[in-house]
This record gives sequence, C-alpha cells and structure tokens, in this order.
Amino acid sequence: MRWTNTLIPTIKEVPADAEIPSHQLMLRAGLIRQLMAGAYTYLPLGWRAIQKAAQIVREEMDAAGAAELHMPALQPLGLFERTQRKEAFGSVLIQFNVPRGNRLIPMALGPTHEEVVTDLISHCISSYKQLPLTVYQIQTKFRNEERPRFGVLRTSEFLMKDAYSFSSSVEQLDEIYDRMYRAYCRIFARCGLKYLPVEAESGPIGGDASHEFMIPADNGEDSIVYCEASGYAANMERADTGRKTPEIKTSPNAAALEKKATPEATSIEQVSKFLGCEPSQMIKTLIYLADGEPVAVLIRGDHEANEGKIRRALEATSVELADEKTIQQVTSAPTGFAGPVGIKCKIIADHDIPLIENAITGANAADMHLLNVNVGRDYQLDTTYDLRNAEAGDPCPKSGEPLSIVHGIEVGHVFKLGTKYTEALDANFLDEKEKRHPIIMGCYGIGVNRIVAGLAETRHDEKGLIWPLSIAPYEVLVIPLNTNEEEVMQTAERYYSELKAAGVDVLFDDRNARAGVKFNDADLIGIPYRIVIGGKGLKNGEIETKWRTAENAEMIALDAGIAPILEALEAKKQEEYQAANVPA
RNA sequence: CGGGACGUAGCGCAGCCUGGUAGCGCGCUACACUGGGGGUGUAGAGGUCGCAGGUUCAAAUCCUGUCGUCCCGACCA
Repeated sequence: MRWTNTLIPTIKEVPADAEIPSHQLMLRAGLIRQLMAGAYTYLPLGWRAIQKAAQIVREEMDAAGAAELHMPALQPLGLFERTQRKEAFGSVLIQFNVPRGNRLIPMALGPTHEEVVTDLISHCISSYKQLPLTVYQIQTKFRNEERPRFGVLRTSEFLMKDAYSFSSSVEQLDEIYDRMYRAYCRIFARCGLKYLPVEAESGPIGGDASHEFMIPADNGEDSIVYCEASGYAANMERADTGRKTPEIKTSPNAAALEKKATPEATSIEQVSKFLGCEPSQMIKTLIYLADGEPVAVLIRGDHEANEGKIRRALEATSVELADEKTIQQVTSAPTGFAGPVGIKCKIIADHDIPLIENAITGANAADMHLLNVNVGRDYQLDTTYDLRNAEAGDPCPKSGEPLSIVHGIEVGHVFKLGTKYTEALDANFLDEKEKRHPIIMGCYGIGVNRIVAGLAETRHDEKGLIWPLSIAPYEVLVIPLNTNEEEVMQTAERYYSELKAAGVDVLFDDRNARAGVKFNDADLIGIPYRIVIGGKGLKNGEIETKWRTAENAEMIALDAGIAPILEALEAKKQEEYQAANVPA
C-alpha cells in the first residue's frame, strides 16, 4: 500500500481527551478516531491490526475443532425474556421497537449470543450422536456502557470472538474446555501478549469452571490476585487466601466492655472518625439473608466482604444483604449499629476477627457502639472462615508466600455454562436410551479489539507503538528519502513491488516529505522493519534496514535484492514465536 | 446515576476574573529555496467562541438552562 493512497492521519500533539498510553498512541498513530463516547472508527491501520488478530483467532479456533458461522446482531427481545436476561442485563441491553406495518417488534442489539446460538442448536440438534459441537463467530457486540472509558478498552460496540460448545456429558464439556483453554493460550502468545490465565467464578458446574485471560497492565480495570512463587492467579471474586483459623480465645489484654453513644455514626468511616480509632480495630457486622435466613457476618473494618465466599461458607444457594426490616428484627436497631454481642441470629466470622483485641462494634442499639469487645468473653465463635477479598500481603493458598495485587485487561474468558440456556430455550438431546436431557454448554469469548489495544498499552516507547510482526498492520515500511531524486524513487519502487510480490505486507511512504517527518511517523506507527533508501546509500550500492526495536540500522547491498530482507523477516518471525512460548 | 473538570479554526491552547473589531503554535493552500530525525521565507484560506434563552447600547467574557467530552466512583452476562 502507498501511504498517499491510504488514510494515516498521525497527530504530533497528545489529544486532550486521551489519558492512557493505548488511547493516546492509537489516536496519534492514526489507528482510531472517536465518533462518540464509546464508539470508535477503526482507520485502515487499526483495522488491519484487528484483522491480523482475527486471523490468528480463526486459525486457532479452527485447529481446536470449532466451526465458524455468523449470527445476526439484531435479535428478538423475546429470547432475552425467556432466559430472564432482559432484567439481568438491564440498561446494558440496547433495545428498541421496530415498526413492521401497524405493529412494533421489540428487538435488541446482541450483547452476546447465548440465546441466539442455543435457539439455533435447539432446532438443529436432537441426538447425542450429533454431539459434541463447537461453533464460533467474530462479530460486533453491543453493550450500553453507562460510562465508556479508556479509549477503545471499554466501548459500547466492540468486536468479539464468541464460541459456544454443546456436549452430552460433563466429561465432554471438560475436554472441550481444556482444548479451548489451550487454544486461548496459543492465540494470546502468538499475538505477542504477556497474558495470565486467572481463576474466575465457579459456575453451576463447580470446580475449575471459569478462567479469565488477563494482560497485566497498570491501567487495567480488573484486579488480579497473583503469586509469583506458585503462579497462582485468581480474580478478586474468586481468590482464596492461605489464612487459617486462629486460636479462638479471649485476649489477656481484654479491657472492660464499654458502651458509647455514637449519634448518627453508622459507617465504619464515620465511627472511626468519631471515636478516633483505626478501621482495623473495628468489626463490621453485615446482616445477610442466606436462603432467607438472617446471618451476621463479621469482617474486620478495613476489609471487603466477599459474597461468593460467604455463600460457600454457609453452603447456601443464594446470599443477599438483608433488608432494613430484617436488620431491625435481628439487632433491635436501625442499620449501622449491628454487632455480635447479643445479636439474635447465627454468626460467622472471618479468620481475622478473633485476632482483634478490644474491638469496636455496633451495640445492637440505635446510635450506640461497644468498645473493648473480645471473643470468648463477649461473643462466641466455634470456627472462622475466609470471607473477605484477598489483599496484598495475604498468604498464597498454594505457596504461603505473600500475594500481590496486579491490574489487568481482560482479553478472554472461558466458562463452563451448564444447562442454564438449554433448559430455558428447550435445547435437548436424546441419549442412547431415548432419554431427554438438556445439552451442556460452554462459552468462550475473546475481545478482539482488546488484543490490539492491549498491545498498544503494553508495547510502546516514548516515540510510539512497537508491534510484533504477527499483528503489525504492515510488516515492512519502505521509505524513499527524497522523492525528487529519480534513482532513489526507482529503487524504492522496485523494493516495494518486489516485496509485495513476495507476499510481504509492505507500506510505501511515497509522501514528498522531509526525512524527519517520515522517520518520526515511522516510529509512531511502529511498523517492525524499516527500509530507508537514500542518495548516500545508493552511491555505496547499499540500502539501510532497521528494526523498530533496534538501536542501530544495518546496511545491506543493493545487489542482494530482497533476499536478505525476506530472510531477516523469517528469522524474526521464528524468534518472536520462540520468545512467545506458544504452548503445543 | 453520584462527585469533579472542560467545550474558542483540523489538533494543542491563550483571551473570560475587570463586557467594547477573535488571537498564538502546529497543521492546511500557493510559490520559492531546502532535502538523512517534524527545515526556511513570502503570500494566503479557515472560527455562528457547543447550543438555547436572559442581562446590556454592546456578550467568547456576566446569569440561567441544555447538550457534549474526559476523569474518579457506582454499574459492567
């Protein structure tokens, strides 16, 4: 492609609205332009990078035995009503009525395709002999983000690869899940990303039912609990800590229980300020309804309760914060003054709770808190649980080494779905004994544009982007230094056409611009291999080549033609593939 | 949806407090010189100051409303 025939609007200054590197660089390098909050145009360079990523995704999905198809983005709203996801999605689901004659048809723009694909499969599959089956598509998804942000990382319209597997047994599902998991590792490695498979929520199937694939990045939205020593990685909802139940006994330093008025101080922050104490000295008493039964959950004041852990500890199917009325019944006080002492319901506590000497808690009376509360003397615990979010420094559940919290960009998610959608939409199969069962599903998503944004976010220097060869919009950039010199232009044209004929993705900077402009743009858009043709070199019978990542250029002889360039590209591809550590 | 900031030429910004002919840099157009890291000169083009209403002889500037964009938080199958 000739530079003058395409659209690469590079920007010298940093756009005011962009804060994070990927957003700034993608704008500056002419990859994207914003249409409105949460909706971006991909310009030729950006779109080519996306297509490269999509192609890698296709190759690996096909190799993993999945079949590509294409489903409508326009979907009947009724499907979402049948799976109850109209409510679950809420304002995220973009919906509207479309006039058809004198009727209005309620529709939605697909935020994902579980409903559509399950509906499809329910009509096509009826026997266990047709299973397992995995299908996928690469398609634009629509989710109304209440607050789009971070440029192209969080938008209301984005390109997603979504795959769905259908199987007749959990064993079949497990096998497909492992295959998808490996395909994902290969995809992200081939794209040149440093990625982390992270344990995520366990679904209805239980066990290792879900992994998120994260790119570690300071500007990532998600928090990952990570242990360098053991490789343990889990998201905040899921992460266990290696803490154990401590000895539960009254502290020898226990001071006399004291009741203190704390008018209108209901939050940890307010009370700690009012009493001049640290939040870590306080016990937060949260009243939950576990399958309808009230339970008091004790968490240290400076910690975050984790509902998933609470649900598992109680062996409940549903857990939600109790309503005002329940709290009033259990604590004899309005919300904000609950405490373990004398509370009228079951109590469970986090591991850290018995360790707090002379704690401060609600007094189960309006506008009152208790000081010097101690376990054993003032309230009783048989055991303790891991009920809070992991924090940096907590022991790793595998190695016992301190955990760290790293931020990440979610680029992929694999999930054992189970039969939620197949039951709701009547997608069944007949087994060998003519018994009907709902098909068992898995779903597997990749944010294709996040692959590109993730690379921009993590691979750049002060001059601009640094693409790996596998995703680079063009592999080679040919720069004739002075377009007025006939010999320079003829030579450059020759290299351009020969490289193109050899199947290399080559961009030809045929602009009549100064060298500085071309070099700076070259660094900004980050094409991996640069070939410079100038008068001085030609006099010596040489042209200059330089890798974007290299410090210095190398001269190669004109006589050699494009052969050394093709060799260098091939060697670099091998080198990148080796370095990426692509699993088998 | 709560909190904060900002809307002036394609981009980055000044002017606003204290109302009185809309400016700077980059980019763009033409010509000339120049030609290995955003070059120089000359001459130009381009703006209903986000939008609406109000105050005033007079509004980019003051007031009210509204729309948009960004950031923090809530939310995110």
